[in-house]
Amino acid sequence: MKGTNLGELEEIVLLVVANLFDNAYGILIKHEIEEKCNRTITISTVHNVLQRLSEKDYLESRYSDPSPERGGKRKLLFRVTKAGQAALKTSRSMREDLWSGIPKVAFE
Amino acid sequence: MKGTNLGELEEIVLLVVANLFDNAYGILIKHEIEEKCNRTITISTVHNVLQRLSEKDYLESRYSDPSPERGGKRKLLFRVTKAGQAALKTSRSMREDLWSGIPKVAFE
DNA sequence: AACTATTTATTCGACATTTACGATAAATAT
DNA sequence: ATATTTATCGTAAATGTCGAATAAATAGTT
Repeated sequence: MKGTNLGELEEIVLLVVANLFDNAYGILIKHEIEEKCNRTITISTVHNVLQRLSEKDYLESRYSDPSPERGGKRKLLFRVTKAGQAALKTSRSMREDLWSGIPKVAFE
Repeated sequence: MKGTNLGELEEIVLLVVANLFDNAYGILIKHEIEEKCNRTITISTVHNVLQRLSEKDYLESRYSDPSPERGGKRKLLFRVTKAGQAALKTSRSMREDLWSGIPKVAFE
């Protein structure tokens, strides 16, 4: 990939952050991926991708206030940027175009 | 990726092979990707992915007869296997589910 | 109040797999 | 032979993956 492209996992994480809207942070993102994508993933992997997506300016983040529960450390909350939204849309429409060009004979 | 997952480029190549149906081989796949996906890619990259997808049993291949033109070396023709089709479908529906779960407020 | 243990979270460091390219090799028609 | 079309090889960079270390907050104990 040449820096701007979305990797397979990067795209999933971006979509999940959009799903979680106002409450997208590490562990929740991990759980959401495992549930919706039917795969396991470690929290370190999630954070790694989160960070790289931020460097690409596809995500922005801010700290929440600590939550009043045992161990309720402040969370790093993420949100998809305009650039991130655009990347998602491009990726999706490109693939849909490819799908629409597949001759019926080629697929069962 | 853990062996069975489709990488971002792997998925594109798979879709393009399906598009090209009966005439999917290296150079043509390269051209098709560059045209439909608006990106450049070298022939070596294409062949590399083609080979990996074959190892994953998402593609099968056979040699064509040489074509009667100057330099008409025989081509290695690819076709998406049932497993490949299944992987494409899974990937697509998983992402569509994620898209459908995005609250309107989250996207412009 | 201060200390320690426990819980929730993120960061760091290392390695594996995928993506990417330039150079090289193989086959065929002229 | 040689030019042309195509595929393969070797290596570098980006992405994906994990385990262990670190940080911040609360609950319990003295």
